[in-house]
Formats: sequence, structure tokens, C-alpha cells
Amino acid sequence: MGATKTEHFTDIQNEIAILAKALGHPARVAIVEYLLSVNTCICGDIVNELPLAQPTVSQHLKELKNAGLIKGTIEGTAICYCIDEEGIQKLQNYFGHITTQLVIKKSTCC
Amino acid sequence: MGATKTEHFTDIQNEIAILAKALGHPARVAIVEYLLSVNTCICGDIVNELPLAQPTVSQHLKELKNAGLIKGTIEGTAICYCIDEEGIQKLQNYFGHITTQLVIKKSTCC
DNA sequence: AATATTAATCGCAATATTGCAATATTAAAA
DNA sequence: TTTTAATATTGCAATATTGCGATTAATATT
Repeated sequence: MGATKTEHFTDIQNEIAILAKALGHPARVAIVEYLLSVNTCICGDIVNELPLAQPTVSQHLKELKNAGLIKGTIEGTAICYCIDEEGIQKLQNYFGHITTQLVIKKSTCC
Repeated sequence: MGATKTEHFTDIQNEIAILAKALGHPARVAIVEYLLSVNTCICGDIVNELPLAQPTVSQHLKELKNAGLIKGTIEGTAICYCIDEEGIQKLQNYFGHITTQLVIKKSTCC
């Protein structure tokens, strides 16, 4: 035990969980916000921006990338990271959908 | 090590991380979806709905409650759980905001 | 009062995450 | 080609999460 029983849930539930989990750490939220705030397609400035060591940041970047929230392009020795719009869109759409359901059945609950 | 360095991040980053983390498990996504789909304010039916044992579900409910995504009201021997609109709204607003930023600086990135 | 019913808590094992120092990899620059 | 740079990977310690059986707590019901 200790491992998530993903096989019991729907694809969408698992997908949302993966995306949400990727944002389930303040450092990763900070990375996404930083990428949004920067005009140019910055690279390892992220390490300087965050109060974490380089390997730790690298690890967080990897997780965000695996989840589909950011993309990375090699550019010489540097790597250009930027937001993966698709992942963000999926989350936005999901919460939009959920909020709609909420509005519909408002006040039928405790 | 092993513990998240929350003190280095902003309150909002931490708050979003807590909310996202709560949805970072398919069972908890499933619970939220179930609560949205049910008209009446059900209680322990969640246990029957999910492929998990009662203590495990109870644990997930606790986490969702701590994060502010659901509420629980005691109703006799049963407990009535339902969506906490505030938590959902916060996520929706956050992603709405992020998506807006994305649209603004579209194509300035890789 | 005795008994069911509902849900939380405890305690544990298995596994995952966080964070970093040290090291490896890769490609530009000298 | 050696050096420098930017990142990734490895390996490890500390901690957190997941899941469940057993138990407990609290309230209805009989």
C-alpha cells in the first residue's frame, strides 16, 4: 500500500489529479507564475528566482513538464521553459465546468 | 529535508498549492464530482461509491475539508458533506486569472 | 440499558515526495 | 581541445501520503 489506486478512477479524474498534483507545491505554483510574468522565454533564471537549490528546482521543473503544465526547449547550453497552454486550459475548463454545476444546484445543499 | 519550505513562498502561492494538492488524488477528484452530481446532501454514500475502504475515504474527506473544498455537517449519526463553494471559487478565479495572462502574452514564448 | 449504525481515529506497512550535495552531461567559448 | 556554463541525474536522509484492519466515539433505535 501507499500507492494510489489509479486504475479505479476515470481517465479524466486521473488527468485532473495529475495536473492538480503538479500545482500542489508552492514552488511549482511560483514557477508557473514566474513563467507567466516574464516576457522573454527565460531559462535557468528560475533557479535564481526561487529559494531552492538547483537540483531541487530541476526536479520541480521535471514534474511540471511531465504533468503537461510547462514545456522545455533546448537552446544551446540553456533550456527555455515556458507555459504549456494546454495543461492550464484543461484546468481552467474543468473548474469552469464545476463552477457551472455549482451555480445550477446552489442552495440544495447544507 | 522532505518537508515543504512553505515559508519561502507567498500566502497565495501556498493557498493555491494547498487547494491543488487536495485535488491531487483521483479519489478526491471523484469525491468532489460525486458531491456535485448528487442533489441531496448525502453522507456516507461516498464510501459505497468509491472503491476504497471506509477509513481511507474518511481520510480523503478530512483532507478535502482541511483544504476548504468541502464542508461537513453532523446530522444524527450521519454526516452531511457538501462542496465548499469558496474553495472551488478560489481555484476557478486563479486559473481564470492565469488564462487571461496567457492570452495577453500569447506567442511571445517558444 | 443493549444494540445497531455511522464515521472518526489509531497504528502500521508500503510507497512517494522534498531537498540537497555530489556528480554527470551537454554544448558553447576560449 | 580545454575550460566554462547550464542542467540533469544520482543517491541519500527526512518527511509525507496512501491504504487498511482494528478500534473507538457518538448517536439512534429497540
